[in-house]
Amino acid sequence: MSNGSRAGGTLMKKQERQRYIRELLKANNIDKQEDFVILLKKEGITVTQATISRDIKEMQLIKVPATDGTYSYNLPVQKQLNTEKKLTKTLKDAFISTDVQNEMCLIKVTPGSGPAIVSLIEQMNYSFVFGTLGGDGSALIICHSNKDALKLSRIINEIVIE
Amino acid sequence: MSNGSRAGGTLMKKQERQRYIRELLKANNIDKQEDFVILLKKEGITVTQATISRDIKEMQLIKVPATDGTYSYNLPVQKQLNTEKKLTKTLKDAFISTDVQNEMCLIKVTPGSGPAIVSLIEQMNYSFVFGTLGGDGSALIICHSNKDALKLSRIINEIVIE
DNA sequence: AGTGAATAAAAATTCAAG
DNA sequence: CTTGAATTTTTATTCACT
Repeated sequence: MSNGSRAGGTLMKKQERQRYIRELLKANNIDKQEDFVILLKKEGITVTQATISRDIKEMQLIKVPATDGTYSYNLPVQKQLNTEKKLTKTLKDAFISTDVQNEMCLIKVTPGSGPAIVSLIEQMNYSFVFGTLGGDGSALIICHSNKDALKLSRIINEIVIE
Repeated sequence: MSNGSRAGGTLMKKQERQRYIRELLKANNIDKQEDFVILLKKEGITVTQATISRDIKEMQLIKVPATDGTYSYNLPVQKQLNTEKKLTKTLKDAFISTDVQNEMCLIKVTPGSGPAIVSLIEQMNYSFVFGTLGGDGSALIICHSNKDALKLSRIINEIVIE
């Protein structure tokens, strides 16, 4: 708990902000980074455009020219395809089991694979995922609801058997 | 032949440039619009960044943040998905037959549907398509080679029966 | 580590003009 | 309608700080 790289430190703020960004993307038509700054302020999160630029880079969001002549930031379908492949491969390799309790889905994997799984699931930008926690031999995925957690569990199991 | 909106006028230049842009995308890792300006100059096409910006908007290219921390312009997979759906629908509705001669593929369709088909095929950004010509009841697709034309013909027919 | 303020760099648009 | 030059706007990065 003494340095910044641990969960629960200032790090959490970024993760939470990026979660909001993901939500905002779906609801609004955002055509510039300042819009994120403004919308986040309404949620009580104060950041500058510089931070948003970094978030966008990290989340690999893309600015898409729409048919109607406007621009809008979007989730990266492109990237998604690659990520899904990696997730599939990693899961097939390391998967042991899933467990669901309330809104949480615990994915048990072979030792050492937890962080990789968590990272990939983060990258998938599943709308129903609220947060993640990576252990050594497990990945705890916190969803919005029990229904969502079951959904994720189903998805994971389908990936493994596919 | 008196105004700028007709094929064969100055319009052709834009179309050709955008064709080059599509090619450049695949070959190079382009992270800024100036790169297009420079690469196009090597092809003998002189334009400014302003024009590239407009092309990018029109072609709906996206700037993708890569995993390695760089950016690169890409073809829009996202858009592609929608376009493919429209193409499928339109073809199923209007398709009559395909004919291949040399590097050309002639798609015969019901009267009035030619331009729509051409527009959709343009939007598909098929790498093997060199140019298009839309008639009333037909779409002439010029590919790079006879093999490519046959490939397109196969694709079109597969779409129709799918 | 993550961030903001300032700045540099890149991209979009405006304003002629062909 | 298409473009370039100039400009504005937006976005990325640098630098300092924590």
